[in-house]
Amino acid sequence: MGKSTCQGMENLRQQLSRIVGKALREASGLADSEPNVITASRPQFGDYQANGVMAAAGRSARKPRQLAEATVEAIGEAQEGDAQGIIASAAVAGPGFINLRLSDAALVRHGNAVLGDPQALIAPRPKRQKIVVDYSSPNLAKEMHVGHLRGTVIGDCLGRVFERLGHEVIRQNHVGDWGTQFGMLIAYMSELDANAELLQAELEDLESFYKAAKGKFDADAEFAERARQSVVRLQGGDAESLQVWRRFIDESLRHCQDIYQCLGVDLQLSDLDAESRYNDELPGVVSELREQGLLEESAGAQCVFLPEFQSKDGEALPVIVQKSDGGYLYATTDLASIRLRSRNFAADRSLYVVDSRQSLHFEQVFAVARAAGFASAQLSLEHIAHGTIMGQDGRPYKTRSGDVVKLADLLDEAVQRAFALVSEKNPALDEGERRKIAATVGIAAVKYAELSKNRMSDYVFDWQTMLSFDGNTAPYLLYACTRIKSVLRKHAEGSAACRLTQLASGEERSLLLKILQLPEFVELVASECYPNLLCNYLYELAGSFMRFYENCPILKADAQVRDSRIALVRLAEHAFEQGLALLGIETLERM
RNA sequence: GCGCCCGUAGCUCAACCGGAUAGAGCAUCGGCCUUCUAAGCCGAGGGUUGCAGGUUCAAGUCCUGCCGGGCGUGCCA
Repeated sequence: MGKSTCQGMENLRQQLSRIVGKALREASGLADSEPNVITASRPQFGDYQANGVMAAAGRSARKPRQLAEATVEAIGEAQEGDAQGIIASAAVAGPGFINLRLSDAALVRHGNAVLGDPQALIAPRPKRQKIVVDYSSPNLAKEMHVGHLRGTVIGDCLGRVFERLGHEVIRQNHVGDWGTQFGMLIAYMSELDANAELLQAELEDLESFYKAAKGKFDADAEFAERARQSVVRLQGGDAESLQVWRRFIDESLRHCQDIYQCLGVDLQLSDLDAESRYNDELPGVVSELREQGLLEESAGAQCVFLPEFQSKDGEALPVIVQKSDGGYLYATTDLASIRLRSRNFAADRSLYVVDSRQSLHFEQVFAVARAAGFASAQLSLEHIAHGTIMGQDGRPYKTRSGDVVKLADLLDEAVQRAFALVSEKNPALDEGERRKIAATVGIAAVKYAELSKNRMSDYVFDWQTMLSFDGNTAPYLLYACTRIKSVLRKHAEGSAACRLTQLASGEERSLLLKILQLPEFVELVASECYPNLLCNYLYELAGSFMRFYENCPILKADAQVRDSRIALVRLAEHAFEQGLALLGIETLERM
């Protein structure tokens, strides 16, 4: 029991790294040599390969192949007499690779252990961390648009992954609810206030509400003046202005929550970390910087100059924390929030899932926070940067242009297209079910399109691409799931008692191996924060399952083979459901 | 000017922090449904990884320079 629990904590790769690493250190005499175990680059090389021998050979002046032979020998000795040994063969290849093949018995044993306890497929990390994930963060003055999609779904995925690994996650939606533009909106609201119905109707579409207010602001000097006064009153704490502002914010938040619910994104009102929350703390941030001698006045503004932010000709780059008119900036708020996350939350990691265009801003804020002691040494500050969604003209979408695609419209379109497709593919289903399927498939397709791309790259917005249902897409994965569900439904005897007993075909073996590799990719996503790594894995898992499904009869096989294959199908179901759940995607019974 | 990111098949993207013959999908062409859902599977063609050097057993990956693109750069967020 103790042994199997211990093995459950380690994924296959970690087990191999431990075994091969120990052998390599014995053979090389280098206490710090790393085995560098990765999945095999080609199936004919085995399941995994250790690439670390050649580097170790270089450092110890040994011949690589000779050291590899010695390492293989040490592996053999370590496994001798161990019936639970997981390595079936270790062979030296090429300039000094060690090709590793896992024993079928070990794979079957692991698989059956997961069947008995599906949650064991992804074991929690031994060290529980407290992780802040700052994501989505729309500006409440306007409606959410496509530009918010990436950060929202990536942040949601990361939060799910951390929680699944046993970490404590603090979600923070750093919405923009403060600033000069709200004066304009409040003034416009006050004008419409006489007509409650009209106001409510206008607020239905925040985008046009913003445009209407902006239009009036630009055209009407008297209104513009009232708008400016509104800002002053608001920031001065005037009760009436605050009340109008509050109504607008509540309305805008309702729009956001609708979107989150539609997207299946786990962000609640309790996760809000609005800008306005820090109003009272900003003077304290500045004074604390002053006390530490970090503050310098430059052209009337309060700045922090740090040595690491200089241009080559020695020109210093300031981080402005207070404007010459006394106003505070984005950087000031972020410093206050870092202070909170470090001192009050005592977080281990604080992640900012924000557009990569703000990378300099975060570099600067992080550096100031360190210098000022707002962030303790053990808090890891990480900007999880992502690329920009561009227009067809290669330029990023701009809210002013009026060409923004509203997120609500995008999601509607996705569901509509999915409905047309499911109706075409499966007309026999009644309309109600087709609608439900379309809702899942359409939203999943949009989320997966974002998650499956390397988060750093920009891309051009295109309906075809984003709502594609072919290839490496959510519908492909969901389709694999429906095949699984269908088989399990038709297996009248019930599948609960089935156990893996054999790996007769290559398809079965590679599917089982793939299933057991899920935790490796979950951990990778947690450390690197690239959700596309998990998507790539799931796509390969789906391909592996499809090949198994096409080549291996399940229900029609002889009883013993059938039961073993049913067990494999159930394992695949667990891997898909758990993997997709981490992406925030639910599976379907049929589609 | 300076800084960061990027350049991979016609198109959209991968490539597990230096590994063996750079992989998928879309599109094109050709096979597979009286058998568990064909939203699928199998096969074919398609590449000097922007260019030129360097580092080493090994470079799409690291370093330098150049070309091309994007973004940012003292009072927006």
